[in-house]
Amino acid sequence: MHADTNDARRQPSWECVDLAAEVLSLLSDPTRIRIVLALHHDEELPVNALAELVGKKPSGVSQHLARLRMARMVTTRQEGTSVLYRLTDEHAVALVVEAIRQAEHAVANGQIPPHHHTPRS
Amino acid sequence: MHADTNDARRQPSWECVDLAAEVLSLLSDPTRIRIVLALHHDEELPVNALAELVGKKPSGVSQHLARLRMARMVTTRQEGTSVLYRLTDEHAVALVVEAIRQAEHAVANGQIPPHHHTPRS
DNA sequence: TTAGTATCTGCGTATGCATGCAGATACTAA
DNA sequence: TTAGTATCTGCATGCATACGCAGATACTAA
Repeated sequence: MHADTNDARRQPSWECVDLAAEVLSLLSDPTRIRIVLALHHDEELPVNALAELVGKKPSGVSQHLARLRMARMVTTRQEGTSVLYRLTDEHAVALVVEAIRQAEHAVANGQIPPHHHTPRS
Repeated sequence: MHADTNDARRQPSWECVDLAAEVLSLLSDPTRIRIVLALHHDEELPVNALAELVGKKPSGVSQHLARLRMARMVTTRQEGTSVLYRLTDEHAVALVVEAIRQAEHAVANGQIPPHHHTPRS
């Protein structure tokens, strides 16, 4: 494969950093996180069911799914009028689970923003 | 015990999803990713050095560092006039590395648009 | 004084959400 | 069979908000 910039162990190329930022940005939305978690549980779901699960309008959920689809995080399968969405792999879930772990860790340590400076009178 | 929203679903509580979204949002910026990677490589760095490494103004880097500090992802140590920044743990790096892996995976599988607007093929 | 860092403000851009609408498909009645 | 209707999905628009960046300012330590 294209192993020209295979420096995942060292400092990854800055171009790859932008890609990673895009990936993290995709998963930085609560609605999309819920979509990923819902698909992790139910394997295959149409837009309507996902919209109800995450508590958003179907049209909005469709937009979110379009993004996840563009990033190859979900795949689709047509079934009548419905389009069943499914996770492409476990990478997205792994990322979300890691983020949740980090969030719980931060909460456990007390997430009070420590001001390094004298705040303000 | 207090019955959370974890009634029938084994998924993380929805409140935690918002926290995870904030964590991922923190890491969804290329500059902050570079900061995390730089600190992973050099262990301890002042604002000026980080600013030069990531190619941004020190004031902007300081703002990014303030965010990472609020999220307990970095800790500070004063040394003279400089403030040395250091990663709190490896969680942030793990998240970034996972994202980079996912990005490379997506690239290997096809195309991931740097910007989410496809030019009407 | 100088050097280093932190915070504030304005500007431009990006994002999420709700609304509305259009195309596609399934179903029912005659 | 055809005609009509309902449902589902996807796309475009407008609005409000958040974000990143650059510049200027304030504060601290040597």
